Amino acid sequence: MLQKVKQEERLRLSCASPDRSSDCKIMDGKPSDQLNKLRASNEKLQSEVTLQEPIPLLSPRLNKSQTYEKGGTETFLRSTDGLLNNGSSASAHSTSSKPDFSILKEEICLDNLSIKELHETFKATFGRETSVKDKLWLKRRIAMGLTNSCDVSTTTFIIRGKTLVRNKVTEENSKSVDTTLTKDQVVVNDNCKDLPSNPTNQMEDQGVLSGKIFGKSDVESGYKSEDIHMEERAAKRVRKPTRRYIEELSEVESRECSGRFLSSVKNTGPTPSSPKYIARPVSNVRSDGTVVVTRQDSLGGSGVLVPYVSRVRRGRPRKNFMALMVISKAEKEKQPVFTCRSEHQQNVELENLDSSRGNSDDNVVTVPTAKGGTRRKHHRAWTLTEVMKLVEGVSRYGAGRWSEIKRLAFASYTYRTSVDLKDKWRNLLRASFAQSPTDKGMKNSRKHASMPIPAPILLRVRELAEMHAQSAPDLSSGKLAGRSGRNVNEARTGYL
DNA sequence: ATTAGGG
DNA sequence: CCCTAAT
Repeated sequence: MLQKVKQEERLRLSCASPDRSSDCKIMDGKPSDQLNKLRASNEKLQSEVTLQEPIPLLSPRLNKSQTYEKGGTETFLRSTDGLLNNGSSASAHSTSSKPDFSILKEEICLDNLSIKELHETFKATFGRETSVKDKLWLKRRIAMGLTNSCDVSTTTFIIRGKTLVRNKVTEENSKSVDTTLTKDQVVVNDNCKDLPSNPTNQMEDQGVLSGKIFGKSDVESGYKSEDIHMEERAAKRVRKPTRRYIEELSEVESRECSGRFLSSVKNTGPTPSSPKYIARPVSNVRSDGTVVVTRQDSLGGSGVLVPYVSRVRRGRPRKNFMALMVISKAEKEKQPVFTCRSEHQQNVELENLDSSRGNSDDNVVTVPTAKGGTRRKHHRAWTLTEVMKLVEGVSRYGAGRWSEIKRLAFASYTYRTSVDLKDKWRNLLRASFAQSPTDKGMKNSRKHASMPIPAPILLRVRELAEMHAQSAPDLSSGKLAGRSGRNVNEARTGYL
């Protein structure tokens, strides 16, 4: 009962959530021919995309939500009218609509960055280094990367001249945009040649064309409203003190001392020189991806040598990995015999592409589990594009719908489980809130620690976080909650 | 099977 | 990341 209500609420929220982005109405004033063309193509693309990626646009869900709470969602709907209107709901406001929207353009000047900084940004964007010294090139690339990855939904960036422009919709100040925008605007088409990212999701990217708007409709900041980060969310899910994990660990420890038969399986052999040590290689084989068996593969007739990294251990070892170890050993020996290509090939392909863009190494570090055995901690650095996809996904489906996001936005990334997404999001939140108040926190100590996430993204994260913080707990509090304004336009001291 | 949280 | 508890 209650759950149902909850679900409906979520549904509503997700539908209402911003950015059904009607593309080109950016240029309120005078739509040029160019613009129209653009719009046309864009629409076409969108409809195509819709086929494979259900967008609530016309779905009953939207209607439902509309009737669900009439007055309540008004603000939301208003923010999404535009082109949307012709599709679904009433054309209440005729299409001649006055410039309801305007652009609050914020320029992210890549120009101001030094080459070194550009390099860092580049690395974060594409996950790989570059040796190019050409500033212009770098800027272009980065801009492209950013735009590209945002694409599908609600991109917030467009390229204009040489700078990256971030468009933002605001309802309050409807100042017109300079029409020159149309002229200089370079619409970035997704299929950016050799963009290393997005290995397989061309379909997804097809729907690109920037121009879209992420309409976070800030409403009139009527209420000052308190800050969200105050209360750490009233009711967290209560947890009974975990036990199994602890038990397991302690068990391991004790086992280590006694050095029983199990230890051999677990390859934690207390004495590396002991005969039991043979168990060791089993785990190692997989760990150092370089030693892996390779086989000839007539892939595309090129006869490439593909690492025979069976997909077997792609996923982390679940529960009893001791058992799995044995199994995987068996599988390794067995695999080369029968080669089921099709699927396997795909995976390989994927992995190749994947690794080619930066983390060439299968960052599967074996972490000596303190006392226990060795556990693989495969660490895949999150690339900027991934982060952006994540942010994107959250903005569309809402935080918490990790499986959804996983399925739709991360379809092509075989790793990155929904849990990973969740974790990353948590980190992003932390970062977005912690870093902005005062950046003096971490000095220059860690230069290459990890590429700082570009400010705009953190900003978005914060926005989304706030949205959720204020809309989730509400439910019983009634609808009056005039979405506390709080213009999130704080000057960004960011990097970009 | 998915999600939230702790470590 | 990994792991568990809760749903």
